[in-house]
Amino acid sequence: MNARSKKRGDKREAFVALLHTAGLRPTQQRLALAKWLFSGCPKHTTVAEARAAARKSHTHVSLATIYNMLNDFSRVGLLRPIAIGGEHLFFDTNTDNHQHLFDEEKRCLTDIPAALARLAREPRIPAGKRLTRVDIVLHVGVDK
Amino acid sequence: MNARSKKRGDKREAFVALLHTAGLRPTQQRLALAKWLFSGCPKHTTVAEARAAARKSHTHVSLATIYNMLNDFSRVGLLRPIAIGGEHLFFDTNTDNHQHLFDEEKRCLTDIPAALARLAREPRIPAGKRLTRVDIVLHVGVDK
DNA sequence: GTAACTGCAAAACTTTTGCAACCAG
DNA sequence: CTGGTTGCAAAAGTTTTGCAGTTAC
Repeated sequence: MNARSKKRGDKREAFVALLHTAGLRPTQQRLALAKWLFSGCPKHTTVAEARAAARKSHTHVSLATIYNMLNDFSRVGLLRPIAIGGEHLFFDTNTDNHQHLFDEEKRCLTDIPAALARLAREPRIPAGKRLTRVDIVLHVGVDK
Repeated sequence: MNARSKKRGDKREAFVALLHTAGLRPTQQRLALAKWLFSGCPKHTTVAEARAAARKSHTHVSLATIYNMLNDFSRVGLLRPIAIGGEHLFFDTNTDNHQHLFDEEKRCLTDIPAALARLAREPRIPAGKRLTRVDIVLHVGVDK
């Protein structure tokens, strides 16, 4: 299991560090998921998609573990769960402050920088409460 | 269509008319649901809540019919489905343009008039698409 | 070693469907 | 009548759980 391959050793180390910092033990399955999630462009993934990705990789991952991992990653702040309409949950690899554009035709999400989708005014919050997040989703359909 | 002003039947007639206008046959179950949904203050309900309400009324309604009705009502525009985070679907009796405040502690929704939660600027939409809806959810938690 | 994690399958839920019986028009 | 609706139960789908075996440290 611990063949010291020099090829992608440093990259692997980065993911090990990422998981370690998040307080998650860097297991094979978690490493494979983290690698897929956090390499390349940011993703808005689903359970099904993560499972498909796991299958394409060599690492065997059971469905229960997909759920465990996505939930664990979300809990420690590596992912951000987003529900759109009645659709299933997406998991966003971008946990920064930003908003979303949802294409109703393709049923896919795109990021919108927070600066481009701001509220016109500071919202009034009930006494004893504090604003924990502002979720903005722009739904777009085919132009007719 | 023929909303006759009679003291008693007035209210029932209104719901019959409501359903009829929406293109839904005003059955007992649908009338009972419509009455509960659209009497009194606007609601953000769930399948479970609608079922509980049905049980408290005299009208027998099966679970499948709850689903059918909520989906049918949504399809014809009497309700508006809203998904918050990973939570289950809410059905909003207010289909006007407005936004929401979600209390993460009580897990309940409150309406925010559209005028009080507007975007600071007109969003840029990809070519060939048009903006179909803007969903804004302010999440609030306990102040600490 | 041992505590955390995974795989597997079963359980717990949620939502949809098929069809006989029912009811509004 | 007659076709849309409902109730029931079963199916389909999703997410969680329990536990033996495995793995990271």
